[in-house]
Amino acid sequence: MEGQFGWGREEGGWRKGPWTAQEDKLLVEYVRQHGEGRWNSVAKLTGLKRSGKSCRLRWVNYLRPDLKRGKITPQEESVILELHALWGNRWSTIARSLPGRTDNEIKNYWRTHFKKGKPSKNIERARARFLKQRREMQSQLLLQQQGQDQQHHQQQRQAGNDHDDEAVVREEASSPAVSLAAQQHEEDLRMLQQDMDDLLFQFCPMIASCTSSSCGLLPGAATASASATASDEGSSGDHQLDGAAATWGWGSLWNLDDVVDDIVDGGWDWDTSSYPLLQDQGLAFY
DNA sequence: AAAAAATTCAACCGCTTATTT
DNA sequence: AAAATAAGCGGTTGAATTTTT
Repeated sequence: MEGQFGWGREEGGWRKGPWTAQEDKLLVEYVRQHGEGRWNSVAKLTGLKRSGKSCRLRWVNYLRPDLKRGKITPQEESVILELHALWGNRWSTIARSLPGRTDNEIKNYWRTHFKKGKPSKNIERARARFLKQRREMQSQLLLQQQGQDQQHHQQQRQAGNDHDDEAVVREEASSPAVSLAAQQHEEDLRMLQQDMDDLLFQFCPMIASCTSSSCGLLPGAATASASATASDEGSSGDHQLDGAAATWGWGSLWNLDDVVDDIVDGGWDWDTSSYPLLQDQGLAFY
């Protein structure tokens, strides 16, 4: 519970490192009595061995009662992405549009999820997983329909049907009689695939753009999908304050691991009712 | 099963901006 | 008016935790 070893020491009179529950209590009590601010007097009045700076930080980023705990929702994530595209690393500015979230939190979130280097890896993994899932669904459908067909045309051995597209192609080549049914299959598959792509695109444009037939329409998509390896550095520029959106590569967006899993599992639990503020007051452009 | 690698995030630092004296 | 103090910001760090091998 209490990890105050090696790194919970005093230095120059001030305690540093992780806060203990007791310290938190003191600080909370102080704020209750004196309000926010005047952080340097916390130590004087409460005996807490923390610098004003440390106290402020603790309050602002952790103890403030209006903080929203828990994971960043997909909606919040997209706000972060949009605003970051717009404003660059102005975390506190971005945070003003996300009630209950701190600049630190947003900064951490963005860095861990979207900073170059890492995301491409995530995206690759997510995409691989998604494609696999889709392939499974397809071959499942294929099997199912082939089963039906066998009632009509007896002549169809199971040969290579655990592999989707291949099977379709082969069938098509075999005989005119079969070809009609095969075309039907293909059409179904295409529609299924389209449905899934649409679904995916609705929730997460980035991976969709890398996965579906529309691949390549968006700038950076090609980079993301092509080079499984290191940094898609080039396309994403460096996010200065300037023109903002201009140098923002799609290649470094979206944490799709979760997204994909959740979509496949049948919808994530993004409980919109918990975040009613977001739409209305959240996105205030100045 | 255990060791290594990766990820997360609370808290730090130095710098800038705002407020007070 | 200017010096001093406080608040605020963004980048960075590293212990704890989680994931991968």
